Amino acid sequence: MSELPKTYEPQAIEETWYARWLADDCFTAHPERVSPQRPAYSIVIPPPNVTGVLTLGHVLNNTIQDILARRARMLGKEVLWLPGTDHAGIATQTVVERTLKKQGVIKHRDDLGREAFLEKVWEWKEKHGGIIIQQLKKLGASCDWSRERFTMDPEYSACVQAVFVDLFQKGAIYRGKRMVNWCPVSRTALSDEEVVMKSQSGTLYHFRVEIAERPGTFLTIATTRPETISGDTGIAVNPEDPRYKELIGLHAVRPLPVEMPRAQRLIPILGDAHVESSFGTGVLKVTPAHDKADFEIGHRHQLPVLDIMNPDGSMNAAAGERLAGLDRFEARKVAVECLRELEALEKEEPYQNNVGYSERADVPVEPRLSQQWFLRYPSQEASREVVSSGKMHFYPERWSKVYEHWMGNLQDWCISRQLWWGHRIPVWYYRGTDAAAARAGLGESVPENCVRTLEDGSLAYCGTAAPADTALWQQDSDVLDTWFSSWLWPFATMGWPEKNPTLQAFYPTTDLVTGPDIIFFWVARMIMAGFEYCDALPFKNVYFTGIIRDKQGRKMSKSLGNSPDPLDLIAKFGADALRFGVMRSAPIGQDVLFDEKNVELGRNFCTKLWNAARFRQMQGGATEGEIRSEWLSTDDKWILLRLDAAITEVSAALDEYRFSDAAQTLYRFFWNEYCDWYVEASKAALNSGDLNRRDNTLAVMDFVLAHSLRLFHPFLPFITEELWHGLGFNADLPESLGGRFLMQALWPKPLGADFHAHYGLLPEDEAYANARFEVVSAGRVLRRDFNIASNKRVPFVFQPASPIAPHDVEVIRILLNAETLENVGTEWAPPKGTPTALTPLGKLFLPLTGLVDVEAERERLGKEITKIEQELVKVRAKLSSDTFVSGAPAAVVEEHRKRETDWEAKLVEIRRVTDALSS
RNA sequence: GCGCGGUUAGCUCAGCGGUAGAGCGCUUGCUUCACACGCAAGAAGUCGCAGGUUCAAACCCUGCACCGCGCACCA
Repeated sequence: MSELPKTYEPQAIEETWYARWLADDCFTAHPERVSPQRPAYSIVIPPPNVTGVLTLGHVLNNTIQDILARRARMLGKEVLWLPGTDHAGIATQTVVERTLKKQGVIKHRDDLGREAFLEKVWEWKEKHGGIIIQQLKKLGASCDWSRERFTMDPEYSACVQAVFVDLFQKGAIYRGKRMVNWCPVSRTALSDEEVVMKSQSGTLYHFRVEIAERPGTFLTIATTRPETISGDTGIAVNPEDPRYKELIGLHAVRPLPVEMPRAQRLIPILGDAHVESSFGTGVLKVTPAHDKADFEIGHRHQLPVLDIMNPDGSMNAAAGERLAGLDRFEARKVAVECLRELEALEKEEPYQNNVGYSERADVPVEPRLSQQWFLRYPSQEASREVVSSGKMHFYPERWSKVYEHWMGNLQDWCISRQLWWGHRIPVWYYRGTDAAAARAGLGESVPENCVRTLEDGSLAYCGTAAPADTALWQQDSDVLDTWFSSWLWPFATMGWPEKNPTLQAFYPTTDLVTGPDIIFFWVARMIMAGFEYCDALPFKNVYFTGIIRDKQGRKMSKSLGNSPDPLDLIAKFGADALRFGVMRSAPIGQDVLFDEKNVELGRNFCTKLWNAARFRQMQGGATEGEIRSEWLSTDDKWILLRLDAAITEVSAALDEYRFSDAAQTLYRFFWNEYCDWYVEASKAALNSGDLNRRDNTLAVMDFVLAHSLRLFHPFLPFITEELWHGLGFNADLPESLGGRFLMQALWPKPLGADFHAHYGLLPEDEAYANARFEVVSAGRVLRRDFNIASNKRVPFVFQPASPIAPHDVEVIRILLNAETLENVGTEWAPPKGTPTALTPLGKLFLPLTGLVDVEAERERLGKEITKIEQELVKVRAKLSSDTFVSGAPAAVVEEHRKRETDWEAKLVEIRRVTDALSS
């Protein structure tokens, strides 16, 4: 056992242990070891963006997973924590494209072309892709790195393709021209989930249109988007609206584009129940190409669809010469200008409305009609049932409601993206004209349902490989939504569809840890994929973390610059400190307001742990000697009972995913109970010169420390491993059960009835120890009240109500830092004015020779009397109520009676002391 | 509009039917032979508001207010 250094230096220690764990393959899962005695435990990591960097959100999320994984190992389970990264289509493509533009390599990705651009993305991925994985290692994540996966790995891509083909064959995937959410910046369709509604302060423009059949008569329309007027192909009113219903069937003159002949600008006035008479003017302009609701109205009335925008959100020629080429927001101003010139603009009023934004690019999405691929979600019923029946459990429970609501309102999923980076859609379109020949050319072996005539009449082939005659078939240029690959993550990472040992041993996984913000994007979809392809739920429990916010409660974001770099925090405080600080302040189901002070607390705690171990080491003696029950002091028994309680509480908290409760309990136990009271009290035994007592105390300390290190290990893997070895606790353990690494040691079990019986641990030991600590506290208050500096040794006198063991008196003396603690009989009377404290075990005196201030003491006692009297008033008020005495349970009434007599006795005593002052 | 959280000490949060708790911050004393990233003592709260249930409410119920989030939306 080499001596521990004086200060804890996390950096070197963290690096060393992580390397040793890796060198010994401590994190590798072995499916062949799984058995009824050694059950499997598995988690798949929520794959971070391959080009991302570690955020505090990742720290929270992955620390929780690491705690679960490490504890599961200590519980004797075969653990697989499967790591990996996500290709994150739009995000990654955007980053690479932006960088290439910045470097002046390209102006647009078209300059490179698809193949060359993708090469650049792969280059980028090779260069930056490993960063976040390395950062997770710094955090101490015990992932099985031998099984690390990437969603664009060849095997993974094969899974994605196989699933697409299967769903195509089942008819769950279809292509159609639909209104989708279009991001003009990324120039791709988005799913509904990728659109966030934002409140906007805009303007409601009122403009008038003339009724063609009744010159000089006008209708007033309210709109927020005057730039789309050129795309209007109808005017709708509510068919019940008395103001307008007689106009139905007539025509209005659309004001824009101005240069267009009037005859071409006539659009029909129609009745549609969708129009609310009470809103605006009750007249709605219908723009089928640029509004989802309008598209439906247009569809009902066979209105033409007139697209007036380009994919990048600028106006096209159909918008008219004044608007063509302008960005949509610029065009809005010009359109208003045009209306004003035409004297058609009646008024502009400020207006609050909600606009859908592209979550990624943070610009308003444009509803746009385009050809896209859609998926009707599979296995919906099983997926809903598994959560509502409780077979799969959400923590906190309330998220299951959110899940249920979404599952009950499923809309088909737009899965195609107009990007290059991602899994290319495995569909080929026939270029020729002879459909029969095309079918024949595919060969006999191709299943009938792989070939389909689409809505637009084109012939499509769907398969995991291109048709042989590549000249006649052209692959769809789009890729799949990133989530269409990540929804397969729990099994595609384990080698599915092959039924290999890993998949068999570890699927379904045990726990999933993720943020509630991706409950629809990811969690729900994984559940459906799990049932569809593995016939089983993908995970049994889902733990939803809170969201990390800054001190002001704002979400962490790059643009606000309010997100500290976790690596800086690790460098400054250590990984254990970061883990502990974050865990202690992350209660279940609540968002976390991050404050560096929390990490500081973690660091301080590590230092405390370190020094407690140092203190033990400085005492020398045998490591983990035998505890002999006959030499146990009440303090020893007390700390063993507290340890037992801590084991039980921490285990229960972790079983229920109450991580911050577990951290709190550990903190309280180790700092307040072990260090503040036990270690201090044990100094009496260690310095007593009684070797039996001394050895026994050291044995108890080792017992408590060894158990504590195990309890702390999932939270603080590095420092505990270091101390485990530093204190030599590994020495007499089998190699695989803690002899080599603490991380392989067994999780502590509650001490149990036999242990209690053998060492004579009784509840009254705890009560007695607490009473002695009260004596000490009372003495310290006396010191304080009479301005005795805490380092100044003064004599105290103790007058116990009943005999007390000399050793226990010595403990009190040490804890009081008293010069002497004279133990006197009940006949002893203190000099007049001696400060006195009443304690559960007797009276404690602080004789202040020559310094007695009778008035000061009288005043001090007076305050105490007031306090006791207040308590008595409260308790007597209750007891004097008949309804209380007859209505409350007997035990409660009894407890109140005891409270009353206790206070009364104390009052009598303290009055006697007060009287003695002046006698 | 519907739903879900939250409102407890200056700050961040536990507690969720029977004597209001922690950490930080603050005040005071202490370089006491593990630790000043420490030790000791302390100040500090009509538990958002109003009703109700109960012998008893911070805790259960009902309304309201404010903060946050989600879903759905009327141009």
